[in-house]
Amino acid sequence: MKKYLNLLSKSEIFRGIKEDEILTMLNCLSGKIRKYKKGEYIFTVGDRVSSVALILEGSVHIQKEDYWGNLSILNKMSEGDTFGEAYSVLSSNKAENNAVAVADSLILYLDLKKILTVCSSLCSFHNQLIMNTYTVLSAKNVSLTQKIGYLSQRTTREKLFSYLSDQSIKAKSTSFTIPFNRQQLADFLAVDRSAMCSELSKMQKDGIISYNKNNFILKDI
Amino acid sequence: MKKYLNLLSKSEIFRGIKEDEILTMLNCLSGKIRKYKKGEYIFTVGDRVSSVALILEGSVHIQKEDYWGNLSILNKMSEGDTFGEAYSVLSSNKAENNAVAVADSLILYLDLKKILTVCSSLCSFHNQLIMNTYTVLSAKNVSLTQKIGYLSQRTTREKLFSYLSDQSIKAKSTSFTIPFNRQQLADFLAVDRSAMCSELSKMQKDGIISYNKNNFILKDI
DNA sequence: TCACCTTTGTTGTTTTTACAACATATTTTC
DNA sequence: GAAAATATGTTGTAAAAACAACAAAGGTGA
Repeated sequence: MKKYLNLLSKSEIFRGIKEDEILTMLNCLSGKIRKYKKGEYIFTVGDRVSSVALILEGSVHIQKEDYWGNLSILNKMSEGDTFGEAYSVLSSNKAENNAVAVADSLILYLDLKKILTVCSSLCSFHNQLIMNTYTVLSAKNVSLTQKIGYLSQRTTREKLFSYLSDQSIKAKSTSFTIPFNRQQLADFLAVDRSAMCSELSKMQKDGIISYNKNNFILKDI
Repeated sequence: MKKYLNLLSKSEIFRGIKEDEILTMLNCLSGKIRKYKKGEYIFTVGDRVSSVALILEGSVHIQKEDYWGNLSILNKMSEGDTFGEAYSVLSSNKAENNAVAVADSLILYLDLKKILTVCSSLCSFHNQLIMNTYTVLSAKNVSLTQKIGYLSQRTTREKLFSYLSDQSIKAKSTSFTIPFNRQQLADFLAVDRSAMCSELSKMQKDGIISYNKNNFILKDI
């Protein structure tokens, strides 16, 4: 476990808490670890989820597969990120989508109710932990809302442009790298990959953007 | 304030907390009240938001207006609901969308940091309040994710069908009432109103659904 | 390096949507 | 209860997307 203390101390959920404090807390929060192979499902729709999952190694996609097999990636998580926090406090704590390991992964499970309930021993950093946990969920909320912003655009070009604009703002530069390949980006924006590719070409021809692999540059208009 | 105690005790955020306890807490949480006229903006993009807003009277839409004037309704809130919780703990606590009163409204503001930080006097119900606040945000998270599910559908028919299916499941009946008029539903699903109307007609002709005003019935297929 | 596999890009066809313009209801207000 | 305002439904047309099928580029491993 000590191997991951550095990672944990850099994670959002343990931000501002010292490594030795984290170690104490882990017992208190009944932390358990499990391994997953690449491609393995961590939970699927309908599973009961009662803890927060924190990624120690690997990476995970939260995704939904519909009736007709269309896949949409709802979120892409990597080391230090948490997922599943939303379900564990709701009365019906059933997962509404799938979490799948996209690389061999190691997951730390923490009991969310214990996080949110101040313990009798009142660890000095418990307030910080509560605040952090809430902040993580808030940030997720904001990013879901952002995604809704992209999906609410009517045309593929508008979807692409609103997404790329945001990435550019995030990177504080007109030049930036996106964390998706073409198929993943198409799934994220809920459009057809080939149509998206050809739209990207057109946007480049029109001088709005230029790109090479996952590197994009927004042009002045 | 006492006038609203009944409403507050029924709200998600004060669930399980007795009316006299709530009254004590309100002082502790520095609750402030403000009135808004129908159509008035409660906050707009970029505004600094540092408290949770709870609707005592009226109703509020969280919405985004894009560059070209397209409106998308992100959420529709009514009495007892809260909004703005996500921004207030984030380091850049700037609103990323607009909150507008769609009826004359009365809003109670609560200091979120005070909610999440256990006070020195340690009110007995503070743990419950923390849990509730987290639950509210979680529920919002789940519903944003659901909306992403609808928006990720490719055709208007699929969007409508996935939304109506969920409403039906929620109502535990094939017959149910939706909380949107046509324009609002179109904005919510990010499609053109008239195109949506005609798609609804087609779906009715095809015997998939039937409807009258905001009442819908899903047909067996 | 060569065969194989994965990713990305291109093109044409069919389906669906946005948009506009208008008709018909329904609700509100005076 | 009539007029005005708002909401809903309909239709045709132009634009855009999905889909399919394939070409080209890039990576990977034997």
